[in-house]
Order: sequence, then structure tokens, then C-alpha cells
Amino acid sequence: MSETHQLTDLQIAIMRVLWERGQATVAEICDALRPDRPLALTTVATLLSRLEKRGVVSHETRARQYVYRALVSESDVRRSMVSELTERLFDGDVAEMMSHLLTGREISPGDLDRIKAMLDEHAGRKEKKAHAR
Amino acid sequence: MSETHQLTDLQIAIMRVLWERGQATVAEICDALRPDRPLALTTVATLLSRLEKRGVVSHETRARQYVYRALVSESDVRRSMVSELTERLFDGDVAEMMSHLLTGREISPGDLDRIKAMLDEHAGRKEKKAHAR
DNA sequence: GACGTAATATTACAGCTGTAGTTTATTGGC
DNA sequence: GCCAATAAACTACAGCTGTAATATTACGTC
Repeated sequence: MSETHQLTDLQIAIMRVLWERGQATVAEICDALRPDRPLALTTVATLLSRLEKRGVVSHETRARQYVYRALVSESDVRRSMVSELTERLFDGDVAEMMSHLLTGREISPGDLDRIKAMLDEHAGRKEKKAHAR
Repeated sequence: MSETHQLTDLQIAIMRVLWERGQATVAEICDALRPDRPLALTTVATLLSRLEKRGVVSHETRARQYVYRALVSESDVRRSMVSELTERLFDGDVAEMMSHLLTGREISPGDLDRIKAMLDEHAGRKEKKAHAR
């Protein structure tokens, strides 16, 4: 697995619908997108064909309508895209990226706690693995 | 301040030269890039003009050569791009982004410590600020 | 002052994305 | 079996990026 999946904003918006619903027709996706971005049905259809050509989604025909579903998970995409950006901006240094996230922005104390908890959990997993060996 | 600066891989590579050196001629940039990406002088020149049109770099003429320098800092670009990606992928939830960074990947114990230290420092700053009020 | 040289400016083009109109095919109803 | 409706396929186009060839300009030298 798996060539890196770099998706644009609009592509992600479409994928998000598929991720949420599991599957959807062109019309359904179009409707789901409408509040934010009113697009013509054909526009959405074009986008989906292109995504299909890239192996990101697939469709099956049901009641003479295409029903699309995602072939890559949200995690996959997150992983590829974050990874790619970390590479580009921080030479792949994850800690550097995290530092940036911490310093550049106001993070609420609640978030800080959440992060700390995750960190501890992560450290815990690491240790357990080491002991198991 | 400042429209978000989304730069591509190559554009960042060029900017990196400018960030490192402060300023550089087309030829210098071309040379700096060559090991990784051998590009024609005109290619680099084209890229630079386009970046200039976007307000990302500027030039002055010196000894009838253009000397370019960056108009946006590496921090600016990092901030815009990370911010944009966090928005796209995690609905702007920074903690979620950090969680992803922690869980998805093997982080060395050293990095883990570095991150923890940063976190503490961050918390410390927050607290001090709160007390100062 | 003509010429070669070196630098920039102009032009070109293909591939991707967002956007959608137009054409074609399928099918359910009468 | 024909027709209207609907869905998908095809075509189109502009803007951005990577890539570079060609054209123009300006300068220093003889």
C-alpha cells in the first residue's frame, strides 16, 4: 500500500460525504455539498469520474444510477497528506511540526490536557511493547 | 494580515534557498536546486516571476542581474499551510491533528521527550500569563 | 559603433482542477 | 412500440503549474 493520496479541498469535501455515508449517488453528494458549495450535478459527476480514474473511489450501478463509495479511508488520506506536508515544510521532522502546532496558535487548556493524555498513552504503549520483547 | 500562502513543493524549494541565503540571483537558485532537481535557468526564472506576481518574493536589479529575496517568512508559510491543512482534514481541530501525528507514526523516544518538554513549556507560559492578569 | 555575450522577457505547451453545457443512452409509462 | 425524462458520457474552457525554447535587450570590449 499505497501511492500518496493528495486531495484538494473540493475533493475532500466529496470524500467526506462518502466517508460519512458509506456510499452515495451523485445527486446525494451534490445535495450534501449544496449548502456550502452549490455545484451543478455534472460538475460533481465529473469530479467523481476523475477520482475514480485515480482509484480513490469506485461505483456500482444500482437502479440505473451510479452509487459511489470510497476506496481510501479518511485515515489514509490524513496520513498521506500530513506526512507530505511534514516532509515539505519540516523536512519530515514530526516533532518540529508538533512544536509549530503548539507555539503558533492559541490552544485551549482543554486541548492541552487532551494532548498530554494522548502523549502519556502513547508513551505507555511504547513501553509495554518494549517490555513484551 | 495576509492572504494565505499555499506553495507547492518546487515553490518551497525555491523559497528555501531565499530563506537560507537572504537573497539570491536566478543562477544561484538554479545551482542550489540542481543536485535535487536539475532545471533550466529559464524555468527557475519563470517560477520566480510568477512568485513575484503573487507577492511572495521581490527583486532588485544589481549588476544587471535580478537579485531576489523573500517577502514572506518561512514561519508565515508554515503557519498558513499547516493551518489550511488542519482546517481541511481536521475541521480546524489542532488537538485532533496532534493526535494524528502521535498515533499514526513511530516517533522516537527522543522526539517524545522533546514534545513533552515543549508541552510543559507551553503550559508554563500559559500559566504565567494567567497569573500576570 | 558593431558584436558577442549574458541576462531577462515572451511564448508555448501539456497536465490537473473547477466548472458546466451539450449529447447520448436507457427506461418506465402509456 | 414510442416518448418523455433522467442519468451518464462527452466536450469545453480558463486558470495554475512545471517545463523550457526562442526572442529581445543591454553592456562591455575592440
